Amino acid sequence: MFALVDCNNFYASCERVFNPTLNGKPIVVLSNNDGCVIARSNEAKLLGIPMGAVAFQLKEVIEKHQVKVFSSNYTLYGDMSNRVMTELGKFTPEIEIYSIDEAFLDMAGFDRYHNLIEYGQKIKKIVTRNTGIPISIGIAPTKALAKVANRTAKKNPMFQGVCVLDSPEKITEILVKFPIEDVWGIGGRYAKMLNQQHQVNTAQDFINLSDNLIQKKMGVVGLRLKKELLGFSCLKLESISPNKQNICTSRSFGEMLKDYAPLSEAVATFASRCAFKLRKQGTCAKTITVFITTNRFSEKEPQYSPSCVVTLPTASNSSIDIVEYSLKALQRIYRKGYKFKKAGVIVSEIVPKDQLQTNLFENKNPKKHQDIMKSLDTLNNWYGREKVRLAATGTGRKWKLRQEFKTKCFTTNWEELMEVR
DNA sequence: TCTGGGGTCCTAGGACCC
DNA sequence: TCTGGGGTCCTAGGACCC
Repeated sequence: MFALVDCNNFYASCERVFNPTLNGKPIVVLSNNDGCVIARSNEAKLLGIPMGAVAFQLKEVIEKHQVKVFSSNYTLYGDMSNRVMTELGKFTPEIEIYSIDEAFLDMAGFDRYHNLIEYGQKIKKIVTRNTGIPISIGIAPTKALAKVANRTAKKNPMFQGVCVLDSPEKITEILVKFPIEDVWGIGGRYAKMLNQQHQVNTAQDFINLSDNLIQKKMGVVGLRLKKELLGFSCLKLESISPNKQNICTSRSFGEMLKDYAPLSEAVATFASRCAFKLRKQGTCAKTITVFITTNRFSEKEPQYSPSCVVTLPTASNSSIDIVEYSLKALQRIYRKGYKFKKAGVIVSEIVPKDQLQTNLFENKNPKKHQDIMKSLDTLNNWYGREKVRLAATGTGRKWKLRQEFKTKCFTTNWEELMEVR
């Protein structure tokens, strides 16, 4: 058995923990740069504010219904996520942290010693008590069914936040009413194809299709999903998260950038963040892609969205190397006369740092910057993120995000602790 | 004025090898 | 009537997730 635990309206709930007067009120959390709505409280959902709605187009609804608006505060959400995951870890021998607000729990054999509904209720009560974050739980024999159970628990108040699917009868009862587009692994394209070409409207309709047809239209992924929905577990719990194969750091800018200097500072900053992420997972990268793009929404402005791939002589995770090569790439693609809205750096061809292939034609020691990077990370760990950084990343931060409605980092910064008077 | 930022896996087809 | 048969690697594109 697997449990899927999902935090309800996670970012919105995080904001509420530190401001309980928001309970019962509609609130939304915006994406970086305050662009789109990426989280909504139930009250905001009821007002018809869709996921991904563009913030500035919602002005009327927000004013009319006194919707509270927040900028994203990932430092806060990340820390709250850690707290929730730590609590969940106490209820299972193995946990897979699936996303910032979701985790799979290994519940194998639990039904022999526990009533699963009661056990779920217990998890729910204790996590919410200890973190302030409300959660929903779905328990079932496969991951895909646990997802189904979780959604059922969340949508239907009758379940009080915990849904257990532990018999074929219960599973069928739910699947015949479960919309196909809500199934994990069925996105917009597949839902449309299944609806229109095969009259599939529910999860049950889907598992009634032949293996052959599913394999032909959706490959082995689709076939695996069918087995999972039938109760045959194909997806294991993955408690150890593998290293990333690609790492990307990109942002939209608070204001458009025309000149090379601020753009290069942004790219250098993103490059050093990629290098930091590489060091954190103990890997090096051999390839760097730099991209810049104009605002694709402003039709009157000239558009230009180039990218450039560079290969390092030897894979590296040194900020000095990654920044140097990223800036070389930027020089190749930068053109005067455009207003750039966004830039990003992607590092790929990632290898473990102790398995470096050295370069026959380069005399450089690949471990040259190892000590200085270690010192850099130690200092920043102690004094705060990016307190010590490369000069190329600049001091102006002309490109910084728009974050008009950001709350404080209540749980991670001594300077920003909550004041109680 | 204003439109997010990350990731993964699978498949088909082309080029090449012996 | 009757095409050889077995591989690998790489890339682009398409689907999906949160």
